[in-house]
Amino acid sequence: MDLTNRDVAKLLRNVAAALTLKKASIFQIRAYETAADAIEHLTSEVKDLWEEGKLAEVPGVGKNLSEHLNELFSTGKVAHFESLTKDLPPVFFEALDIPGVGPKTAQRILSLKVQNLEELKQRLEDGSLIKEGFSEKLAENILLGLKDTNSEKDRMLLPFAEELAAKILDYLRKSPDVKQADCLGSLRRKVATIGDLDFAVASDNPEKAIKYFVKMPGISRIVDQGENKAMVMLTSHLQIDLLVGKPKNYGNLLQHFTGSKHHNISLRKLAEDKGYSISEYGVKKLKTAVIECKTEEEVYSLLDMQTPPSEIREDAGEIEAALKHQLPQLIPYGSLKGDLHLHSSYPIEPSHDLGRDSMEDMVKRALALGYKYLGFSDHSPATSNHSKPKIIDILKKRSAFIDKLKLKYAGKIEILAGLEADIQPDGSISVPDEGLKLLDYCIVGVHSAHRMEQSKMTARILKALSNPYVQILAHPTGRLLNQRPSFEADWAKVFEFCAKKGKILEINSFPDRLDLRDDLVRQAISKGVKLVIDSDAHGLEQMDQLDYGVAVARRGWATSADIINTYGFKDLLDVLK
DNA sequence: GCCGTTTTCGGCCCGACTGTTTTCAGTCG
Repeated sequence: MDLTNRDVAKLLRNVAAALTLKKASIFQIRAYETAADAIEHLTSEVKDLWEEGKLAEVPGVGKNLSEHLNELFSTGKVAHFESLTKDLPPVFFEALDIPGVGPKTAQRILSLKVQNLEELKQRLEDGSLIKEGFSEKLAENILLGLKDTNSEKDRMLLPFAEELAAKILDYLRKSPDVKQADCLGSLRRKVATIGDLDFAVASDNPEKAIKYFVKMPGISRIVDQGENKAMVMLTSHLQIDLLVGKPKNYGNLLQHFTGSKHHNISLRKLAEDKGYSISEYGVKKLKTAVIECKTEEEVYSLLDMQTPPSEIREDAGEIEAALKHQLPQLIPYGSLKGDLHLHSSYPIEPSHDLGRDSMEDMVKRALALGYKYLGFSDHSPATSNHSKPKIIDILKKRSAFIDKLKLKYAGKIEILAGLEADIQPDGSISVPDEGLKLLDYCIVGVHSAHRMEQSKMTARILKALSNPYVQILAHPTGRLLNQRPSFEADWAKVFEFCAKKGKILEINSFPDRLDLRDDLVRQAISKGVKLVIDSDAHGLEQMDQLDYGVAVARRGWATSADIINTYGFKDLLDVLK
């Protein structure tokens, strides 16, 4: 069984709830809750981090929780957690999933001898619980919350969330009472998956702005509505939060709701040391007036630090670096000069994973996107379908075809003939060297036998990368968001090898992949590994998704120098040589 | 339970909104 971040977070929240009933220290309870929060919002799977020995890098996970999680991943359970929760029936923990129900309310539900959520619903509807002391308002809220409860619901992929967010921002900006509107939270940090959508609005009339917001089409109910904020549920059971501030302190609002929980906690501790107190309304010099900030930059400069880009506000060293004025110059969006991982409709058997569009149409799209170069990396012909000479023949014909395109577009855009070959279970490449010789470059990737012992997978990848005709490792960890975890490999060893031999790792911008993961990007570039950001497009419209890969690179602290497709064509060829 | 340019002990971010307990607890972000 693979334990997801959601599973682990839920387990830790259950323990926190059990500790609440046992009247444990509020700080111990909070420690479990903040660790759960950090884990739920990780871009990588916590189980992957455990396998890679990197649990301690998760903010809020210390010695004890590391040991508990080690036991969890090794044996499937934690004796200490079970002893804490063994007296509590399942309905207690199920009730905690209802929005608005915390440990105390769940305990009340328990005390009324409710066996399960279905019974809870029935007894709230027929009024029998109201007779036993539930207020009507509470009953109504729990019933509404039950409708929104779906603990199995996956977090949204980033592009889906951004598309929805763009529509909501569009709606908000149409109001005369909205001076400015922005995304907040994980959406603004460009985390690979998103839970709720949060928005900020600057307005001179917050009340009117909120009234306008809660009238947005698609809202099924208003959960909260106050003077400065509102929380609504969409008919799709998605939660949207709106925070409204005045233009004069909009920077405080943006700053407050963008960083991860741990970024904010660390920043406020730092502020306290400097005699300041930070909130969404302003920065207060102790016992004096509040300093309101129009921009976030003013907030951070009050603390004598640089403003960390939103993508790295995770309390992973950015505060320290900003204090020393040593933040890296992150690779800008829109700065890529080409795409090297493109699948065209050029017919290669087997045809199950061909692209939908012709090479020439993709060249035209690349020109429209302003690229200086592009490379085709169709899947290699399968050895099971073709003899070796036949494969060579197919690749020769394809190269000749691409050569004609190169001629036709000479002076306008550079075109490269690449290939995406398979790394077979024994580490050999699906195309013989005589075939690879015909190419301008070769991308390799693991497309089968994903479950393999760590040492074997590491050896498999290193063997493939040892081939002198191979330059790039595609989607290195093989993860599929919400579907499949990263496979096990000794990444430190892979990075060391790549740095030494000049092999390139890909950041695959495909929304389901976003692989190499941001935490591994950071580790790789610290070792001197160069990366390439590719779209892996199988159709024209997917060619536009490269900025999701740029977001991953930024979250991994990458600069333009780390990413080879920010280079001009000649420098790119030097790296690929 | 976490965490550390004065600390391995002794602190621990800041605030909104709801309901109803007229001064606060519970929940949430």
